[in-house]
Amino acid sequence: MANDMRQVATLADPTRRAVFELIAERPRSVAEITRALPVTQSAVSQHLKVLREAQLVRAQPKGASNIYHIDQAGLGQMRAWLDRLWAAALDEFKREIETEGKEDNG
Amino acid sequence: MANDMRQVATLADPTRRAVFELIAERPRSVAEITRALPVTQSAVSQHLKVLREAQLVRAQPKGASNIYHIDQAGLGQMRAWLDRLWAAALDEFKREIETEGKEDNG
DNA sequence: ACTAATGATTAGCTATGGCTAATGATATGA
DNA sequence: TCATATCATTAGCCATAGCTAATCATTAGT
Repeated sequence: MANDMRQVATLADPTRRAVFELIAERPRSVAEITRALPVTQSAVSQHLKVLREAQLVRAQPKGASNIYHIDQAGLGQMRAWLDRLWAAALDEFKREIETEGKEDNG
Repeated sequence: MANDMRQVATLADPTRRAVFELIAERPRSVAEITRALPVTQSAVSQHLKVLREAQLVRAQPKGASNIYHIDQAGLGQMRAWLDRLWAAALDEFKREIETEGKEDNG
């Protein structure tokens, strides 16, 4: 599993994460996103391309604008991956609690 | 929210993600992790340092070894962050479905 | 047709980050 | 104490990635 998980890598950059979170709040145009961030429109477009390739966002043309939406595909994959790790962590935690009294270290 | 979220950035690198996933499977020593990966022990230790700083793993000394465990703190933070995005995505999806018939585009 | 606005793409710069090799520090065993 | 094993840290190298500036393409409005 998780051979790829490029979604996680994609959301590593703070600016790109900010772009994604803005879109998550509500669908937005490129111009709108650019106005909200301290980088150029070029940078935003480049981030959007990466987010698109990771299936984290989708573009929906609207006149001269491009409205970006969250894409559930990539977000769902990422969530599934994280859930597996989370479950494993819980298991491990349980196991530790259970064997807490039986230790013979020290 | 999500001012920081360095967990996500931390798990961006494939090797580091592999290290983390090995530990998630079960607690392991540095040597064990190194044997499982095509990088040097030095690289592994460096990755572990970053994972520690992001509160994604904890070290538990055991003789000359260091056994690494998952740390729920960072993983939990990351999960909470992702859950918020997920919820937002679901909302958006619902809204799109609801307005599907009422479109006047075209 | 002209102008303005949106957004994608490219070239080029720079900083960052992951890697190896080398070394240091600590614990174990004979 | 000497040799061995585990792990951390540092220096230095190199590839990658994000950024700006510049340009191109498309749409809207007049």
